[in-house]
Amino acid sequence: MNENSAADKPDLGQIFRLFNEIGIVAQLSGAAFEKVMPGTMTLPQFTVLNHLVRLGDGRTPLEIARALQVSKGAMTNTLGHLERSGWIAVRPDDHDGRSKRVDLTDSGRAIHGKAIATVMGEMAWIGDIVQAHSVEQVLPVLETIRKALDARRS
Amino acid sequence: MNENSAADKPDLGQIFRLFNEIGIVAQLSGAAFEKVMPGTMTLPQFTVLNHLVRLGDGRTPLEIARALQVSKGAMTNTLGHLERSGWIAVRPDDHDGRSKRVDLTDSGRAIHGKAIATVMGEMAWIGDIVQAHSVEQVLPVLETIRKALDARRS
DNA sequence: ACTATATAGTTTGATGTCGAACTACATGTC
DNA sequence: GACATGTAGTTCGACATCAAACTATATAGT
Repeated sequence: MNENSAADKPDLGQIFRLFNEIGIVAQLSGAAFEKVMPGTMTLPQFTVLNHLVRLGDGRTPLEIARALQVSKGAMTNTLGHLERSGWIAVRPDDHDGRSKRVDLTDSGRAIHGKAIATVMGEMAWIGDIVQAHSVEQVLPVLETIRKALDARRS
Repeated sequence: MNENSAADKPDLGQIFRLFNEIGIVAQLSGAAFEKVMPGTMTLPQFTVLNHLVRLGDGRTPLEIARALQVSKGAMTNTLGHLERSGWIAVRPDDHDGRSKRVDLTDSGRAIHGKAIATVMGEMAWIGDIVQAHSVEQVLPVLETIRKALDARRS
């Protein structure tokens, strides 16, 4: 499904450059994010908070880890930091003794609101540099690649 | 220069999704890279070797760090690993007592050749998933963003 | 019910990143 | 030439990532 005609296959150098560019942009934007975030909040921590705010809390660590494409160990680490900061509360799952549930605290919702406002504000200048139709062309390509990489991992 | 007309500015949500997608693809592709690389070689280590092979060795650590957009400390760390693996040799700079020069060893060139062959081979399947004209649309957008992020840092 | 297997989460060790403090050397100013 | 400032590289501490080993619990097969 969705096989490419041979005539329009990108050459390997182009693909290499693509991943190279993606890696550098990810690194630079991550660093820029953390510079404007409130207090000690990091990008992974913000990403977890944002996930819980947008899709609802009460999820298990493993669900969050899978949604954000990180390992279980990485999630244990990030949730520990968030809990120590008082932004989330972790409780045992009533129906499964192995599992846990993650809830946002009021403090967590508040800091998320502050963070998202700051991030959106700092992101606005990108709108002066890339056009909407460029973003709309780029996003589906990246989604395709992400899904393929994700599928390939399994 | 290159200012956008207001009519074609992407909304903040789109920009947010863009960076989100870039971050996830970077993470997944980095993990996939390291899984196929020979021995203990990591992606940052490969990136340094690749830089030296393509643009010539004998460069200073700071030049390499700037070219690859990482901090001096990160470069010290990566060069240390490469040197312990015998893939590079570091010598003092004759004309500047503070500085050093980084050369590839024969072993380093050999492992790079092996690594690039493996990586290219493992990357070929992407060509079945994205079309060349998509890549050619995406690359300039990413380059624009990278340059802007880089400029903004200074 | 017992046993084997699968799943949820934690821990560990190696690697990476950053920024800031620190050392050593270079250069420009007076 | 001495001193102030700048630059190259290292070190440190905090955070992140992964994979693999480990614990505890759940479920499935017999």
